[in-house]
Amino acid sequence: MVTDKKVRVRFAPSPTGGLHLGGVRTVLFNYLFARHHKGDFVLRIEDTDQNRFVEGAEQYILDCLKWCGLNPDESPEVGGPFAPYRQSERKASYRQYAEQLVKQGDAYYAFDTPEELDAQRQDTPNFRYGHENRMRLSNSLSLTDERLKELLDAGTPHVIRIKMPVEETLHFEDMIRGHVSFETNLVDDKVLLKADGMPTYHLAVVVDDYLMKITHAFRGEEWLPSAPVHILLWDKLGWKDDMPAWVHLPLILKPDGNGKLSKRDGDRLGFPVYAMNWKDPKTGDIIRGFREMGYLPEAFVNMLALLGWNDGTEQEIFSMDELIEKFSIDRVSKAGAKFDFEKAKWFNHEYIKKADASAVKSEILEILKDKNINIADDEFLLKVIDLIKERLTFLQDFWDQSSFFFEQPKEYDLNAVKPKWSDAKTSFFTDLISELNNSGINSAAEMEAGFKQSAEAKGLKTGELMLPLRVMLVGGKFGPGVFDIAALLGKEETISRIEKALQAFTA
RNA sequence: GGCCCGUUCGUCUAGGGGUGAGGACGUCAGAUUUUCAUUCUGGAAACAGGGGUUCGAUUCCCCUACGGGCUACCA
Repeated sequence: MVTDKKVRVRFAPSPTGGLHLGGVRTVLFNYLFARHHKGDFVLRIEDTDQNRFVEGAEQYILDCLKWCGLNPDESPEVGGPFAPYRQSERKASYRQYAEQLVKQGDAYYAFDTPEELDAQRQDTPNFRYGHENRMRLSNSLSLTDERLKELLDAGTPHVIRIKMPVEETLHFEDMIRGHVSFETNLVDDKVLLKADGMPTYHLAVVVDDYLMKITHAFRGEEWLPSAPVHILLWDKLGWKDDMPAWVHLPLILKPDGNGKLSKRDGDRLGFPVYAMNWKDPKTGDIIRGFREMGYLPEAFVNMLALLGWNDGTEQEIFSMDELIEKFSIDRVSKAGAKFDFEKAKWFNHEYIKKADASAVKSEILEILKDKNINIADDEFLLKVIDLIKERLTFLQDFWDQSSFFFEQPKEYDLNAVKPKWSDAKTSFFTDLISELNNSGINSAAEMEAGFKQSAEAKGLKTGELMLPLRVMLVGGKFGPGVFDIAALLGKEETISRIEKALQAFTA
């Protein structure tokens, strides 16, 4: 299905809020397909719905794509040969195509107000603005020529609707679903041009895809029912030969219960559904994003790519380059996928584990800054990161796992120590202080050897001393190897902590 | 209601006319870690149901059930 034409795909978000998982995955598949075929990836903005347009949302979407590493070749930001890329700035071009269709008899003017139509829907069960009703409604098909001219001359607000044929079957091929067909009788006469002169999605997507020479149209499965409208438009506008291949992606579903994943589910179930934090300018509410939760973009992208696609092998960890190399529409599944936060966490864990300490340093620095910790010693920080990273699911876990490297424990888990405390232990640690004072700490291994030696000399079990040492250094029963911690903390700090804790233990 | 799409372990999925139906997440049990996490080993766990076609169907076809989507001057 990939022809000799150069592949060109587009992602067309509407700036109405945050960018959710389904949206990012649609961009991702667009992007992977384009890159795989060395084609173009263009970003077109559908911003013609003034009622839902949200200030700042366009920039937010651009930022999300940047974070994910899915930068478009053409967009409102970077420009391109088919500029402008905002639907609102292309307004003038849509009307002529709608008028052309009216002239051809494939569309018509309709004067019914939204209120009148609401009333119709109330009164008539299964009301449809289609062949069975259009002649008794107010439009250029049903009105007399005089009346029509009168209304038009008076500047009466009106829309342009497509005229669906009667008794025809529309067929098309979807690259994921195969053959799909619809009865035209059962499809509405959709509005193409609104009363305010703006196009609806139906008109805009067809006109822009044609003008921008799009070869493959990726979108969510929720668009499948309106595909017949678009197919008919491509046909009636005389562009059938240039119609893109259709790719309707399976939906991302709620983890529990049923239905499409929505932003509400994130709050309810405690995980993000947006790529990055989205602050609603109207309400001021902030909806958490994967980035702020401590996701690595590579992990986020990898996780999303595997939601509905796989390469047929048992590999699950893919870099962006591997995804580009291996992506193929044939291997996209048909059924919707429930989002599984546990698995999403696993991906992030895997990526943090193998991340270079220096690669996540700046994020970690941010986290520390929030805790009023400023790190002068880069090398120290990198060592801490290397020691801690395999214990992290999110970057944000870093503080919980490592705070004791940056400040002394505020409290001790005395229950773990006190019941078994003895004078012998007091003297052991008192001696340890002077030993450390003399020899310093050259390495974790060396300190461990010395520690064990003196324990043995005093007839004490190493095991009974390591836990107290741990509590002295970190405050509780957790963290990496004690001697690793001590070695990183250094002689002065280790001694100071032992001294301080000893007082608490013997009090 | 109407139309469209879908259905393999709890979840994401591989597979495909004859398989011990494979992997991953999660879960359970053991081992390692004299802490906790990691890691390792092992276990439990699935072809929605009914009809065909066939020597044989989880795989192909039909029906049913279930799930989802759409049904706006929103995308």
